[in-house]
Amino acid sequence: MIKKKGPTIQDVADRAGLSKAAVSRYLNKSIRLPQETGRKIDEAVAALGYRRNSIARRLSKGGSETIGLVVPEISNTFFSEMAEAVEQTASERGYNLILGISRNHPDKELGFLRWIDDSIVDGLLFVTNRPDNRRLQLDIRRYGAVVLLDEDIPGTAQDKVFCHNVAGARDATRYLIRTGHRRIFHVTGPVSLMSVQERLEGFRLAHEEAGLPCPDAHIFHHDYSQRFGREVVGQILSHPVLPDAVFAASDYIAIGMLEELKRNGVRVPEDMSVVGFDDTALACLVTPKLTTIRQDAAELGRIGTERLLDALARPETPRGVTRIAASLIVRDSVRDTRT
Amino acid sequence: MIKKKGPTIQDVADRAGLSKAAVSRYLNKSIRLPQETGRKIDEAVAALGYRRNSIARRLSKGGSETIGLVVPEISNTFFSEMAEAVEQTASERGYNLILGISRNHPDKELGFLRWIDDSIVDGLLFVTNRPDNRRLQLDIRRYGAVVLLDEDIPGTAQDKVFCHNVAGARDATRYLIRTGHRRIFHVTGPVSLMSVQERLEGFRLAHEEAGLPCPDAHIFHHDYSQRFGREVVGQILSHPVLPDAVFAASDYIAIGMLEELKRNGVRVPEDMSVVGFDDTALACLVTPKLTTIRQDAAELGRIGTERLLDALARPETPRGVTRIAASLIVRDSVRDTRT
DNA sequence: GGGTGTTTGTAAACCGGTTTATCTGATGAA
DNA sequence: TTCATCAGATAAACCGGTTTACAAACACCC
Repeated sequence: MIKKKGPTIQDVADRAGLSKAAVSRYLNKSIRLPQETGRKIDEAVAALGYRRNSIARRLSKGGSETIGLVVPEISNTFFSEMAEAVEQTASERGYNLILGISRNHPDKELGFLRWIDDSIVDGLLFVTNRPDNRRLQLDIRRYGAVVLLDEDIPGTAQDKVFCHNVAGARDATRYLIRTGHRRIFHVTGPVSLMSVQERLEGFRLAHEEAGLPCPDAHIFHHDYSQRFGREVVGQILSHPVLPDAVFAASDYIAIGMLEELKRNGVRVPEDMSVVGFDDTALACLVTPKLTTIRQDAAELGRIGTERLLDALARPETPRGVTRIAASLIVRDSVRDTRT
Repeated sequence: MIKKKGPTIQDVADRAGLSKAAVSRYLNKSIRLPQETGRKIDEAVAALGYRRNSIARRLSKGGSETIGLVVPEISNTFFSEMAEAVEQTASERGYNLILGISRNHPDKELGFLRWIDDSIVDGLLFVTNRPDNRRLQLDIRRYGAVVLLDEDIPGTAQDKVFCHNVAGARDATRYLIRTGHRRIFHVTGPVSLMSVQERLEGFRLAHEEAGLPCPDAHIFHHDYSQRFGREVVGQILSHPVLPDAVFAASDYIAIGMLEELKRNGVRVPEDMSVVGFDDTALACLVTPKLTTIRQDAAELGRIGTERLLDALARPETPRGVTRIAASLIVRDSVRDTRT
């Protein structure tokens, strides 16, 4: 509990009989000193237990060797898997990770952006799944060191990493069609999100290919939540004709639906097939195990971190969009009606 | 992408026709200035868009207004629920949260502890579920501002927040006995962990009360993982006499067991009852829904954060252990054999 | 011996705030 | 008038590093 006042670089310099500058430059390897001198410094550092003060270092160097990850929530396994990968990648490259949880509050999001001005972080990995009212868009454009993950903010020119939403959704829908389903509903998030639009596009594409109709009445928009999954079941069950399959645009929606369908005596997949999206750890925990589109949150995090770190190292290089795979994982929630 | 060089306090002072000192003290409310002077400063701040540099501030004040949370992993929902609560509580009290993921590596843990020396954080919330080889113990004692959550590090005198492990485990076991089970196995983590010992104690206590034997052969130690839950099923099924119930010391273990039991054609709860511990969000996702002991990760995080912030504000006050409730949540994984 | 590098090392400025000790001028009391 | 007091404001030290510009010492070559 004693107020610690660690030794400063001056103490090391004194003990080694050198100047601050020599010690600093030696420690940062920005100078090559003769063996003997280096040894004296090493000895002094060890004897005093010197560790440089990173705040002072940041102040004079202007960097923090820290990046931030901003997510709407962390208890969502999709985001926590992403966070784990980001931490791993960042720490391998000598960076710390600071975590920001925005709860989708615009003010919090803006506050996190300020971390960059504050030298709290050098750059930010940013995930938002809230429709933007342009405030975020205007603000975020000022920052070079922001990488957008998973969801776009229209009108920005940052580095971005998304998955192949269209292809993933198309494959999911094709698979349902191929296994004999003809009346497929789509349950998804708010229209304004890029991922929602793209998955919907994939869903439509697969229908067109197969020459199947795809009426708007079969599409349910709200948000990517378990709760919505539960609520939508009531709406679906009150339809005059029941679907034989549902493509949910997120595992959380799918899981909520699974729960509620079970409560209503609708068997999955016997009475209704369900496909999710994301393949979080939850997907194979539920019964039946969820057939879903795998979007590797860890890879999203890993690639995003690399992009960000590269952008920090070479701010000149142009920004771009990277897409990662979205591939079908077949489990037990779809019935093959051909057999 | 332009190198930002925000206005400094000197710029504000110049514009307001005052000195740095006046501006700094006014902005920190450590002085009361006449209306007119204050207005001039406010005006200058607004006109220049001045925002103070938090790094410079940390260097001279010695504090960071940031706390850290160190967890073994974040994709474990127990820890992510905790993190969410910590972030919430900290941000309500004006603190930032930095997240450290230790992967149970001693070196990483030690590194995070150093964040305190580095002024990266003012204090740390620390969770480790790795048996300590005394290195951590020796190191952690030097820090006043470290609060231990969920799991103890023996030999330390920090503030600590745990749940009532003994009572929780005792209640779980009592419940199994009350519902007619007589041959109960206990699957748990490494013996060296406090939570393991305490839960085991509760397990034994309930047996003694009921006059039931509790042989060591019924207790399986390894770690708190889903994988171990899967693996232990093989060992259990090869026992000459099968248990009628298993008390798993973590939901992850229980969930792993549920999976593997199902694969082996053992029905839960008809053939075997299972009780978990923690009540993470996963518990009601699996089938059957898991009967478990609720240990509120969010409350753990909340209380821990408050303790830490209090300790930072008043380092003099004595440290202590706080216990939170551990209460039985009845769901579907236990069969009432009396009915 | 003198010119030219090359090592080896240093003094001092700087990063952008906070804080302490001090100064100035006005007001009031004696 | 003179001294004490006090509000209002400031200069300068400080936090602990990094970096620039330069000096001293030594080596090498002709």
